[in-house]
Amino acid sequence: MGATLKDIAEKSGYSVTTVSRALSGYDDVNEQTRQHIISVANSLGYEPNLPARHLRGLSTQTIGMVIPANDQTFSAHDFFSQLLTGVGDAASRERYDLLISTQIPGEEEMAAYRRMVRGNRVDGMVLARTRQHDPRIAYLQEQGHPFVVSGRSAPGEPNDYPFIDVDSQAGLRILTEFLIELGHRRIGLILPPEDIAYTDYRHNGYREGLAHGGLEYQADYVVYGDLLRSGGYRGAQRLLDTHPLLTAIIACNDLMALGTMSAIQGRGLQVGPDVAVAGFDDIPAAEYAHPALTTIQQPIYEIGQRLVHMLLAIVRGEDLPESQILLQPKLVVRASSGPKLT
Amino acid sequence: MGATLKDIAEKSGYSVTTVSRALSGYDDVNEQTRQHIISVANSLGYEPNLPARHLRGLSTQTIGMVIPANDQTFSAHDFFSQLLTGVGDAASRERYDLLISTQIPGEEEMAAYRRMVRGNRVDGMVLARTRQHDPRIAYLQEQGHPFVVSGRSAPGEPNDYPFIDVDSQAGLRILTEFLIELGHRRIGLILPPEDIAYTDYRHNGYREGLAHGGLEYQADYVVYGDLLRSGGYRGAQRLLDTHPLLTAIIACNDLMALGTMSAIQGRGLQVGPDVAVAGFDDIPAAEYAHPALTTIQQPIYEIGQRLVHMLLAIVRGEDLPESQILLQPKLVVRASSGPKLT
DNA sequence: TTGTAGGCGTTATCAG
DNA sequence: CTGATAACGCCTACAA
Repeated sequence: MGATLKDIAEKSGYSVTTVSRALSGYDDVNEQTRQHIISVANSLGYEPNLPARHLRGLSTQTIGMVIPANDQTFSAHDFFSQLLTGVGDAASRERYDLLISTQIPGEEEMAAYRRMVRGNRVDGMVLARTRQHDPRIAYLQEQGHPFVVSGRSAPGEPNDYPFIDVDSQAGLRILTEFLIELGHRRIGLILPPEDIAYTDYRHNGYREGLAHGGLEYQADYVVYGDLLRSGGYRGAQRLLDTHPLLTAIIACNDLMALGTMSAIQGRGLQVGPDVAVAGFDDIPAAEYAHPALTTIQQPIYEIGQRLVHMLLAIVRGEDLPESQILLQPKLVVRASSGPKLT
Repeated sequence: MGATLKDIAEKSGYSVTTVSRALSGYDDVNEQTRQHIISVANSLGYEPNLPARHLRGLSTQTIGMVIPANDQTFSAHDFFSQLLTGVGDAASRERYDLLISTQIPGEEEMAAYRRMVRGNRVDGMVLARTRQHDPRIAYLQEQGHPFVVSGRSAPGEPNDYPFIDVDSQAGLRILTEFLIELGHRRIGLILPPEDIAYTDYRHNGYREGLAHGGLEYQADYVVYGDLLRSGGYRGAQRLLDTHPLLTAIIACNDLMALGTMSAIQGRGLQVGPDVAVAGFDDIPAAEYAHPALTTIQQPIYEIGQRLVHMLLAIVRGEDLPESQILLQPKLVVRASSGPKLT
């Protein structure tokens, strides 16, 4: 099918070695020879066989990423879409491609990592949405394979790898204090699943915010959701069923916040005046939501780009000035948090 | 680094050949031998070297896709995000991975295709957003490489390849007729760039709708945009500057419709009552927009899934019952198209 | 400046 | 049932 070095060698009358060197830009090839070989290569539409190169252990010019599968609710991918776009754009500028495997967390997911790493298909990996005792991180460390992470480990676990994270503990503290300043006294919280690494940070931030505002922490104001719209919807229903006097609900990501808004509106209440809602992430839909969503902004796209730069520096053996980056979150106030209570 | 067949052979005392066959599940290996070999392989954490397999010309279990780069406006990727998610989810179920290259259309883009196809990195390709005289299609046909397309060729060009498309000519006709029934007589249109394959279909649909409603086509009610929010914004400004009496604007995708809404609102006008707006695609943001966007629904996620099934059937040499699928569009009426004019 | 030879890890062919 | 051997396409000492 595709022309090989051998084909070019035969047609040009040179050896495979010379052809290889001419095409790879070595300077120990006669310029005339090189020109001739290049023109023959072009006429044959030569394109190097990448697997053959990779077999030799050369760079794959590919970054690997495994993202959570989610067949029913694809808008759930908002976070990953943005991260992926940031990663893809930055990679492209460095002439890197992306190898993506969509997997449900679990055994198959680890197999996907093994295929990429041990299978020699990528130079490095980007992982996201760290979990507690994340087996993926353990695996990559054990393999000594280059990787970078969006999000650090859960509190108390070691962070001995390069990452970029947003200080979401501060984020939740800011959000909680903001709502208290608006006059709220009963604030519900919808957390991510317990095994997500940042769940405890956000939980702690909420506690700190309450303490700072002089409010007591109430364990039954807190429920767990699945990070999807539907999880926010169910979480809000549960909270409002048991605590109809809640005046505000914080959801730990925007998707769940949107679900929370639906639940509130479904009860004939107004988001904002009746129940304030806030989220986390500032995905594009947050701005378009009705009412627009008050949230904590994470520069997801930029994080994706910076992760690529970090990863490629590691792959190339360059020094990383900063290998563990903690960004400060930014509060974005929109209509969903409602007016100051009087 | 990773254990190879050779390592297993040495440790188990069998030959590389036998190890290979034992691991690949051939039935001409003594069951005891196989068990022994498998346990040694596991103890060594063996993972097959994929490049080596690919070099032998075996399946890569990978689908390739090149998507347009877009560093500034990542939400522009809404269409591609959904398509990608559909493709990724379906691929995953077939144990396929995705090789993604983000590229600006042009010379580098074709190079990305060549790297994937001639470089033997993928079993087949999915392409999207067909252009006029699309060089990518010409290339893949010439190479005889399996591929499927989201979107057919521009009117008048041959469609001699497998695709799934929505009949967007009908879509624009429906949209135009709907606005005319609401009482609109001056309807602006923001088209995609001229080189996009579906531009003429949508343009024609608009003309048909006008004719059906007894209105005359006015060339200066029509402008071109770039498929991004900003393009819709600029297009609407241009239309409203020159024709302030327009009562409705159709944008040929939802992103441009969102930009159109901003432009209208920026002039202190109300979307709906003052100027009706309609889009095309029904991306998630359409539903959350304020006001919510009237649009033509395309089942982008499902199209992604079906494309994978078609592609893999082709790769496997199976018969395709349908290789050219034209879906009928569906009008989704929301608030942005406003009330019936009296 | 150019060519020869060997090997990356795998699988297919052919013998034993 | 098992094992040598060759080959996929490329790169890189080493030789000439």
